[in-house]
Amino acid sequence: MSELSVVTWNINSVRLRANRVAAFLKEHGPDVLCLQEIKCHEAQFPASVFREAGYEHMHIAGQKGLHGVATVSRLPLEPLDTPEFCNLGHARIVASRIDGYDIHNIYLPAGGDEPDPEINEKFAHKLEFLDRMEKFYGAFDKATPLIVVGDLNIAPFEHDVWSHKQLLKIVSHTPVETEAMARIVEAGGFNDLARREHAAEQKLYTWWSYRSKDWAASNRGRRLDHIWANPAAEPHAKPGTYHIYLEQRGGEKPSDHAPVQMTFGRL
DNA sequence: ATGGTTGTTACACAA
Repeated sequence: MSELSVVTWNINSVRLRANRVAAFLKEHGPDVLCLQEIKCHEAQFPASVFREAGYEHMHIAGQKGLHGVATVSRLPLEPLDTPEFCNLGHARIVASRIDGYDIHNIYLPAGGDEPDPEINEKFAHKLEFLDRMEKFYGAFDKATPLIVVGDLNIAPFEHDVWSHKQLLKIVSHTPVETEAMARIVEAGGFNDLARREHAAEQKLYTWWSYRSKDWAASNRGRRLDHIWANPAAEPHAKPGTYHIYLEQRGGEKPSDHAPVQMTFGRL
C-alpha cells in the first residue's frame, strides 16, 4: 500500500453512533480515523467495534459525557505526548505517530455564544487555547511531517460559511477567531488542504446545525473541520483526494458534522 | 429578531 488516507469526524457520541461508524469504515476503509466528541471515558469506548472492523490500534483520551477524542488506525500507532493547549484539563487532544507522520487530533473549544472574553469564560478559554497552539506550532520542527486534524470550531474564510456578513458576530466566524487561526497557520507553516484543493470562492461546509428543519435544503453550513499539513507533510498530500462525505450528515441519527478525508503518500 | 435540535446527565448544561 502506497497511501495513507486520514479521516476526521466529529461523531457527537461514539457510543450512540458506533454502528454508523463501523458501516462507514467497512464502506470507505480509511487507514486512520480521528474522532472528536466521543463523549465517554476511555473504558466506555466501543473498542471491539473498531477491532472487528480491522482497526486494532487506538489512542483515546476520554472523559465523562463531554468532549473526548480518539484516533483509530489500521497501521501501528505510537502515542505521543499531548500538547498542552487546554488549561482546564479537558480531553481535547491526542497526538500519535503513524507511518512516520505526527497526527494531532484536536477538538477545539466551541466558545459559547457571546464573542467577548470579558463576559464569557468559554470564549476566553477558546482564545487561550488558540494562543497556546500558535506558540506550540511556531516552535514545532518544520522537518517533521505533521498533520493536524479535527473540529477546530472556526470557519476561517468568507466561503467557509453560508453568509459571511450574517456570521461576522457569531462565534466560529468572528475576526478575533479567524485572525487567531491565521496566526497559527502562519506559525506552523500549515497548508489548509481544503483550500489548497478548492478555490476560495467555492462554498465548503462540514457542519450543519441540528436546529434546522431541512439541513440540506437550507444548507446553512460552516467549515469547522480541518485537515492541515505542515511543510514536511504537505508535498505528500495527494491532489484531488480531499473529500467531504456529505451523505453522512443524512440518514438516521446523524452527527451534525460530516467526515472529511485527505490521502497522503507513504513516507 | 427569535427559536430552533441533540446528547449526556440527573433534575441542566454544552453544543
